[in-house]
Amino acid sequence: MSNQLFADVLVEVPVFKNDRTYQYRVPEKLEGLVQFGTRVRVPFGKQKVTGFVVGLSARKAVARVKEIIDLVDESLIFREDQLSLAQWLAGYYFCGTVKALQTVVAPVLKKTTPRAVARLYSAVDPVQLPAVREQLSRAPKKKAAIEAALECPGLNKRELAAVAGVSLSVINQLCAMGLLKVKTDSSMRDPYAHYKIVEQNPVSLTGEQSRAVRDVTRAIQQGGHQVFLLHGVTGSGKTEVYLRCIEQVLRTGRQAITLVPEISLTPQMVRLYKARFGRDVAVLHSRMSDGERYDEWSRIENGSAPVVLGVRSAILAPVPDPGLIIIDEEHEPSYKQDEAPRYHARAVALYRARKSRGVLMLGSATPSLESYCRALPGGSYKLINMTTRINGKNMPRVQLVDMRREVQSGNSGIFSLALLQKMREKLHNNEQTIIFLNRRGFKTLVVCRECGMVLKCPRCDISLTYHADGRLRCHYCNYRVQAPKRCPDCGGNQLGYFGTGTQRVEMELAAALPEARILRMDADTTTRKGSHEQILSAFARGEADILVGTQMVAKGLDLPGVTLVGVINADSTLHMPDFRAGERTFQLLAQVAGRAGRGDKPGEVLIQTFTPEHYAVQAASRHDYSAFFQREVTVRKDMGYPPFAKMVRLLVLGKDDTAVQQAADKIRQHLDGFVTRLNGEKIQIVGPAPAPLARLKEDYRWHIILWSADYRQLRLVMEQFWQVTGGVAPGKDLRLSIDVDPMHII
DNA sequence: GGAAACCCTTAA
DNA sequence: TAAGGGTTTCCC
Repeated sequence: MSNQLFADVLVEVPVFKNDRTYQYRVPEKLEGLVQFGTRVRVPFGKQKVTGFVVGLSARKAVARVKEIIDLVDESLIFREDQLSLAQWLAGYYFCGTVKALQTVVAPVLKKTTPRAVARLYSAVDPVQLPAVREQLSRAPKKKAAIEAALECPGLNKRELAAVAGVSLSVINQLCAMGLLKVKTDSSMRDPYAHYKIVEQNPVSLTGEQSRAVRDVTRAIQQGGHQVFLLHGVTGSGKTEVYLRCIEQVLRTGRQAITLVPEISLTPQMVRLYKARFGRDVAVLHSRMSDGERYDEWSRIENGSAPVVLGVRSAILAPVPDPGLIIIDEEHEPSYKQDEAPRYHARAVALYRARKSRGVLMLGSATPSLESYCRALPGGSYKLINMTTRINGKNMPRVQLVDMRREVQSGNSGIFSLALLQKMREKLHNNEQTIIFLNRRGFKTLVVCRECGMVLKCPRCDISLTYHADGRLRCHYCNYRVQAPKRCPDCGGNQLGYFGTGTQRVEMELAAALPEARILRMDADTTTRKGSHEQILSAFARGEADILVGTQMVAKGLDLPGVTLVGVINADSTLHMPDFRAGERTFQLLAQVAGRAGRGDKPGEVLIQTFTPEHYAVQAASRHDYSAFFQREVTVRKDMGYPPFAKMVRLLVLGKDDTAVQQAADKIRQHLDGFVTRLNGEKIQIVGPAPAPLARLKEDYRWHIILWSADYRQLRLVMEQFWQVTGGVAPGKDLRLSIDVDPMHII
């Protein structure tokens, strides 16, 4: 009897509790074919499922072993380093290994088959042509089709039928007659085939830029692991620094990954990389087809595309030996995936860079507190500052408009008199305005319109939100109080609600300035592919005077015609029930402020707010990161919030409110048990409390938040929890989501 | 994800 | 005590 072979298989059943391998016998017919990294079909209970082969052995580990039925794909699906990456993701973010592996190799699993495309060519050679024309003289449709095939070879059947103006059956008949031949091409899809590679004149660098390039280059040449935080004001030329550093790493024979936020991966961005690196660039973004993504993926894998440019998931790309990873706008929350595995691209980048002994460069004008803290003296990152703009222009002037005074003087509308006045002025001068508002505000927030006071939880420093039962509630710890009739601070009785949508702003704007041409850009008007670019380019062409929109107007195109940016309500993000609200507000306002005055004329920014004295608003108005950082860091330290603590959020979801709440209570009890058993008294646990978005898509949502300055203790508790519960919610029709290092708590 | 096993209730 | 339903446990 020949030596038998057994395979360890990670079975693809979407249940956390099966986070382990099962052993199957490799049948004779599949010997040599079933290897590490292949996908197989196996019997599992009464059903047949697919699974990943993650190990092979000659020894049987269990008494009853079933046989592998078949191979699913002919080629390998993953390599060893990809499995380790998946295992790291699963361990760090508490998600199933299978789920993590599926995420890591998603483009391969979703690849569209076949990659070969059937194309039609005329089988008629020039010598026979007159004879064939004669033969088809009484078949005009067929004749037209042949002529079309001669003129445009390489179309598929449907395309040829359309070009010739005949039906599909005519084409089929010609194929049967042997006058048309089908050839299969396996050419790669190249979504950017029409892009031209333009050799640019090398731009000369500013002193700050060349210093940055020099520092990073040195680290690349030394070949060790090193992290840089590139803190550069908007317009300081970070992208050129990236490109130069990538050139350097390519010279060492290694590869580079650049991550940009979804909204920044515009055609211009791609063009910039293509112009410098041509076919060496592989682009990965979420709007490309599965087939396109797969093609880029395999070009990365086989080494023909050493430069990767993409969004969050590009950090999982199968780059053989990443020598440099760049994360642009590293503070952007879109780097966090909001479904399992809830990974942060920056954390994954850190893992990969460390593992491959590569350089990681984080770039931002408004770095996250996490990153900036690590870049302080004595931290593990190296800070590089770029403080001047390459065009030498000053940052736009920012004016704060105190909305409390507007209310006092009898204006309770959306727009302050100052903003209206300015908009009229711009309209008159044929200059453009952007009106920015953040729709992510909650209507339930209660603010005193006279003094700007917002009620906060005495325990959490988090804004309280108003509920239909007339009470205010903290969405971290579930603290509740009766809502006051008057402002507890100034005694005023003008307590107001918040949350103004883009549509309402558009309407009121149309009423106030009937002669203005207005464009609106938000999630509702940009559902179609490319509509985002369409609206922006229409605005850039001057087809409207005012653009009203949410965050998406804060980024994207340079709009030189814009000389005024108005922010409707800075407070709507500032008082979100989230410990990062101040940071988000500062980042958004700083970002928006950078939009105005990109052209020749200087720009102006008007920010309306009920709390002009708040440090986040103040610092943003002066373009002063350092002032903001100093204040914010003290708040975080005092409350023991990240980056001074590690945080985990557990969210229970389900259709039945009481069931969800009971499950959350049960989880809390579990956690308390683990904490006492492990002596983890340094761990804070709050909740269960209803999440700020207490009901979403029919689901009720309750959450529990854990945090601790002692990462190891928190980890032990969570590992214990994962082991005992398997990460599933106690109770039927309930779901549990575990979010490690959450970006927001809504 | 789905079948089988287990567990508890209920009604004659 | 068997049937019924709901829930938990396995699946190499």
